[in-house]
Amino acid sequence: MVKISRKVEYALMALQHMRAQQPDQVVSAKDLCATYRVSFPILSKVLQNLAAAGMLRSAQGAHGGYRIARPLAEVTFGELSEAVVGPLQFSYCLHRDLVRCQLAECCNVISPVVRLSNRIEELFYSMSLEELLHAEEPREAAIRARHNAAAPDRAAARRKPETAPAEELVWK
Amino acid sequence: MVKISRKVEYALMALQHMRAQQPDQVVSAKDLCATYRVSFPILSKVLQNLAAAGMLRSAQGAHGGYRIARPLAEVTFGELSEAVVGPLQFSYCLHRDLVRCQLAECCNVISPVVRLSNRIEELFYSMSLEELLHAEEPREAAIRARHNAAAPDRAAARRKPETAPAEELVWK
DNA sequence: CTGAAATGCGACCGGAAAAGTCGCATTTGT
DNA sequence: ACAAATGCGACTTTTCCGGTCGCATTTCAG
Repeated sequence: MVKISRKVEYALMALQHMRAQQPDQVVSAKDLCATYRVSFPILSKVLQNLAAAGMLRSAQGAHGGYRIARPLAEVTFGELSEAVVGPLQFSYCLHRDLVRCQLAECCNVISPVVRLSNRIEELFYSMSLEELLHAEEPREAAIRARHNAAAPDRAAARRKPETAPAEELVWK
Repeated sequence: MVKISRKVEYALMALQHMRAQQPDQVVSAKDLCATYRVSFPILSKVLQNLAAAGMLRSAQGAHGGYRIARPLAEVTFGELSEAVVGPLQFSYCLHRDLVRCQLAECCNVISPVVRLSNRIEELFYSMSLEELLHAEEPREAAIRARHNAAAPDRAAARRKPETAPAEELVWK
């Protein structure tokens, strides 16, 4: 199954959060993982990856943290993906030295697979993070509000999953 | 990493092979796996999946095998993928009952992830297999010729991998 | 100067899903 | 009746991803 890595989702969560902050507000990994219930080490690693790729700017030391380094409209989903989970490799065929592909000699689908991979890669690099994150849903705004509030709204947190609205799953 | 399943590649190989046959020529799984050096049971299962999805028509019994049931121009890559590896699920968030997503309550990226998944799904369903497989490379033609010939060209099979031309990897 | 709070980084582990195997039933042509 | 093929389900193996741990480094505050 073709599946988006969880780390990529964590990265999106972090960026979505920071997007709604003041531009120069630094956010610590600890804060983020408390808000979104993600384990600290894993989120930490993701943030470090994003920083290493130049999407986030990190500040070490006390009161340190991360903030967005480049406008999200200029960063593509492809870049984010490569920053977090490594170079895009949609197929075993595509290892440049062919070392992993035992079928190379008999393979009759090299060019179709390359064509396919290129199409996906093209899609990934055509979507900016701004485009991806722009439309904030009401529920998501509520979660951020809860985080910002001194006394979090526990009632909302206890609400049953069936209140998760199906209409959020519609296209666009 | 977002990776195309190997079974999907096997399916493409089989279809690419049949595409070059006479329309009513049946091809047995045994033949295919001998030609392309794929293990029989796994290829067999893939072919059965394709047949169950209506892309191939199977004939049991002696001299049985498979042949293409629907014009490849009418079948999309999305259909093939779902036939072989199950329903498209690009994210853990997207299980319709949300049962697998622990983060559902705190998640601030549901709609971006849905948007992203829909874009990929849209791409998968916009590519016909004909479009994907149409341009046959010289090397692939040679392999089919070798298979069809009474006395296979062993020299070609022994050729070193470095003859795999880099120019096959160019876009489009 | 010292301690606390944060990032930076590498090694390691466990479990789930993918890939592959095995065995047998069923169908069908000769 | 037999051989050659698909149909199908259970099992095993392997790979990789998500997650953990531990420690070094940086920086601010008192």
